[in-house]
Formats: sequence, structure tokens, C-alpha cells
Amino acid sequence: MSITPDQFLRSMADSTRLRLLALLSEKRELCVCELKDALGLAQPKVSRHLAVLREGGLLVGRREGLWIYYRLGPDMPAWAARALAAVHDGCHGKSPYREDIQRLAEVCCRPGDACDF
Amino acid sequence: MSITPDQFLRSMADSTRLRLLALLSEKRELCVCELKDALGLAQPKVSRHLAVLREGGLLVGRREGLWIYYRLGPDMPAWAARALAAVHDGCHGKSPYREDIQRLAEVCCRPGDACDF
DNA sequence: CATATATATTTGCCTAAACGAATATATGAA
DNA sequence: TTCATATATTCGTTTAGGCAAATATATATG
Repeated sequence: MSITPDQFLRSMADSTRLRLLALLSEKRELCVCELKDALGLAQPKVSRHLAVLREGGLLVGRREGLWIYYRLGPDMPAWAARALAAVHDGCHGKSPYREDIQRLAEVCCRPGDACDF
Repeated sequence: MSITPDQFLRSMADSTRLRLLALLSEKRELCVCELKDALGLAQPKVSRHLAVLREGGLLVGRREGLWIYYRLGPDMPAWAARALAAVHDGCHGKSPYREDIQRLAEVCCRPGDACDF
């Protein structure tokens, strides 16, 4: 069975998880270290919230060497993807989501990151 | 200021409140006694959850005599209305939302209700 | 006024869930 | 094997929030 609206909303209804989802709604794929640096939060805290989203089917992780890359769950039902996109619109340009995106641009913790300083 | 995505999701992330929103997404306007009968829950419980939704701007109430009619908040930001509609799609036809709608049809507690038994 | 009905709020309790800190696991390199 | 790095999980505590029961408020009617 797929996720229920109830489970879906419970998974999203946390400020840290919302910030994670907002980042992953913009960037397709990010590793844990990028997410933690962008949010400025402790790694265990980020990992635990990622686990909640993963267990709810909102995210999937893909390991590549030491890094684990997260992206939005590809098997989300259409209604859930639409709800997520609508909420993401609601986040756009506002605090703290805007600052998270800015900090993300300054992060370099994996090979592909552009890092000039 | 308008509601934040965080507040919005927190307001929705409860199974009783989701059932209330699902009913009001279909019926435009319902009074508390109809809602409580449709859900089969105690009146104070329904009123408290309605208050949470009202304070979050997701619902507004309109008094008419003894009855208070609730409907979806007309001043909801567009993104919130779209998110709500998407979630409502996710509820459609499923339990317990389907049964709530069925029970609602059998309720008669206000003048306008069609009640033949 | 008194009573009845519809709705709202308060109170005390209890559980779910978030937290920080510590620890564990997994991978890669020396 | 040992060390370093990235990520995950466990543990004990605390807080947020739901619940049932009781009470309060508001409106209509007699």
C-alpha cells in the first residue's frame, strides 16, 4: 500500500523536515553533509529526520562511496507530489528556506561541489 | 502576515482534523452538529479541532442562531489552497473519509437538512 | 426570569515525538 | 589492520499535543 494522507502530513509537519524537503525540491539530489551544512544543524539530527522522511516514502537515499545522496521519492502518489510542490511554493523566498539555499551554495563537502575558497 | 507552511502543515497533521477538512472540501459549509455526527465523535473534541483549524486560518465560522457554520478559509494563500486540494484528492474514496461522507448524508440536525426518517 | 440547545473552553492526564549526547556502522585509504 | 570520514542509531530526558470529563458561554424560547 502507498502512503496515506495522514502519514504523509505527519511526516511533513516538522520544521526541520520541511527545510530538508524545500532544499530537495530545488536541487534534485543532495548528500547528508550538504544538507546538514545548509541547515546548520548537527548531523545526527539531520540523519534522524531524513530517516522519518525515508520511512514515509517522501525521500529515497542512494549510497555512493561514503556519501548518501537523497532525493524526493520517485514513487510518491501524484496527489502527494502535487501537495509537496504546493507547499514548496509556499516556502519559496521565505525564511528560513531562502537562507538555507544561500548557505547550500557555499558548501563544499563532496567531489562535485564547486568550492573556490 | 499569512500562515506559514510550517503552521499550515501542523494544523493539518492530525487524523481528526484531516477528516474535518475532507468533509468541508466537499460540502462548502457545514455546522458543528453535522460534522460531529458525520465523524461520530464527541462534540467537545470536534470543537477543539475546529478551533485549531480556525486559528490556523484554514477554516472560518459563521454563526446563524444556535448553529455555527464552518467552511474553508476564504483568505488562504493560493499555495495552501492547492496543497489542501491535493491532499483532498489523496483522501477521496478512502477510509475513513468515504464513510464520513456517507454518514453525513444521514444526518439531520439543522433546518436545511433533508431528513425523511 | 428559567430552561433547552449548540458550541466552546478549561483541566489534568498521558502518550508521541523531538532533543542532545553518546555510540555504532560503513566505506575508503594508508 | 588501523585510521579517518560520512552516516545512522540508541538512550534518557523533555516537551508538544491529544484525550476525556467537566464546565462555561451563547442564543432561542417560554
